[in-house]
Amino acid sequence: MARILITSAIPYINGIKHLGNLVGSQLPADLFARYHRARGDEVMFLCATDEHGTPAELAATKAGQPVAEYCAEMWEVQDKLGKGFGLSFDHFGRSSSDQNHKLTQYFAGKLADAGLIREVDDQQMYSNTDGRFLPDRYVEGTCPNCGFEDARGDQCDNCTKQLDPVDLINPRSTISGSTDLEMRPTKHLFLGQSTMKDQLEAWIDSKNDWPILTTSIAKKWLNDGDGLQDRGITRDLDWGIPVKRGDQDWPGMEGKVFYVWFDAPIEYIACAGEWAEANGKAEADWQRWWRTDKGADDVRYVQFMGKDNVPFHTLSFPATILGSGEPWKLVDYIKSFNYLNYDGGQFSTSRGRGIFMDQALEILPSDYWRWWLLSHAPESSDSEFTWENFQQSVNKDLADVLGNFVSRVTKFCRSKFGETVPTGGSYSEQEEALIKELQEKLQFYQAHMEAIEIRKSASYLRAIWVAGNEYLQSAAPWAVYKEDPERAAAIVRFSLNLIRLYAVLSAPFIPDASKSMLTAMNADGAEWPDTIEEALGALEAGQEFTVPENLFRKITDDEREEWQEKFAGTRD
RNA sequence: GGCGGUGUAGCUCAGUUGGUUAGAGCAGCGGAAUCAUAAUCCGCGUGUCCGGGGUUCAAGUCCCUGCACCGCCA
Repeated sequence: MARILITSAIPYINGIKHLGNLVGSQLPADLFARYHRARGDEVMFLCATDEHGTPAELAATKAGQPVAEYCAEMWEVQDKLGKGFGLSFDHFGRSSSDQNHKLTQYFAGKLADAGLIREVDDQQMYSNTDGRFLPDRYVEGTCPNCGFEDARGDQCDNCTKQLDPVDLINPRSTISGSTDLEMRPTKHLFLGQSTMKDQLEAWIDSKNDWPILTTSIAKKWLNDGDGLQDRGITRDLDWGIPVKRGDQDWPGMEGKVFYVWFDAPIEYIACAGEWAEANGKAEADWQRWWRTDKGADDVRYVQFMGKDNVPFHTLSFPATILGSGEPWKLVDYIKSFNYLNYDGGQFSTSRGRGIFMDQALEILPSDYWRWWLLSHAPESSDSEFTWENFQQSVNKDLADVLGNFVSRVTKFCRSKFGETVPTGGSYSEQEEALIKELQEKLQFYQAHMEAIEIRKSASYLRAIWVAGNEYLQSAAPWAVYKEDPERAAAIVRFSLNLIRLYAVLSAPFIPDASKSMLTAMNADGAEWPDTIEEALGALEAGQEFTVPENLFRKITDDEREEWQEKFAGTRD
């Protein structure tokens, strides 16, 4: 029995995520977690909300709430939506947790002890009206080069010249519009990633089984331009984890917090601490997942994320771990995803373009989305959501191929033999052939699941469903019944067992439908098969079952058109 | 402007270290069957593998170049 630690990139707190976000990390991570649990492995699956930083503060202000209150509410919303999609986290934590505060400060202390943190003096725009320092992108003004009036502090969108906020003519705060700004001296901590470049590169080089997308992004950051740069890990904000060196104050850093990208990955670890606390576990219970000196040496750690998160997970976070000089668990495999586009363009939060998690669940159950998203996961390149494709895939794969199989078998049985697994008759070479075929397909399905080849896994699962229809069509119990009811009984008994098998094998993709199938077959708790032959003998003659409601309904053309229009968003 | 990605059948996509007549699912066309959510099953694919050069006995697969789309960065 293997031990597998799984983390999904943690979604930012300000608002509801769209389906592109979902398929880029949480959903495939859930698939992997469910699969390994089903295989009997010990799994720890963690995710959390990423709560710090300026966007959270601004969103809270806009909502007219204190930021802590806003985050708490949004956490509830995201937690509920995650459950709605069947995301089976062992714990859904918060980067603002007490555990993360302590652990982030602890890591900073260790990094400082190791000489990897230096203090840098800087000047930054301060808004007297807002009572805060303004990050570059929150200052706007007139471009000194081209006269464009809405140039940002970091760059002029009109002439593309790189700017410094101090260069702007008539600078103003984008938060309040105030022009009462001044440059103030400030001081920040930088993490000495550059001195760890060789160590990080050697580590990346040792990972020759990682997706090309993952390693190529890491290599680019390691070697592009002047190579890996030191990174500021503090900010002049109120909302965040106060800068401390372990549990000691950090002279000169009063009133500052750690940069969100420093504390967010540490939350992966802290989240396990939250899990322990929430479940009445001891410290050792979570440390055996994260400390190689305390039992985590046999853990395989797999991370899931969108490609925009790769640099932080291949370089910054490992720099934190390695730099600490302590035996924390490093990631073993990083599964990264490209982007899912929406109907010829990007999903856009600001323009309301595309489908968001709450809206998706309002119009269809989660299994429909899970199936489409996972079977079209953007693994090798950006992929595309279109309503036509969604409608066709759901109707064909779920309703026609799987759903109708369950329907035709159970209803035929009910009409000829009643709601009991029929007795009598014997199996023939037809059943033997199918067993052999399914055994083969199962091997491929499992191999792809283990390799986290999601689309390929989905296509093998689908092929397993199709094989059932092929069998039924050629065995034709409705025709056989007229001459040889005993033989028809055997075919139906075998087919009912196929339903049970499909439920088990499909559970990682479509857990709710899987549960309905198992309940209908009176087989709750059925386990992953050792062999197909054995699994197809699990339901015995005489056992009762029920004919379930149709597992999946079809999406009509009218609905498709309605939704297409509804989610098109407002273009500018 | 720099860097990276993508460009394969109507659609969504596979194509391992270059090697026989380029594949899958869907859609489409024809047929079988009638248990079932008009569902299922069988059969049918010559598509300048974006264009142009080049390397090679051999390139969708490597190199150069042009074009298009996308993303990141400055």
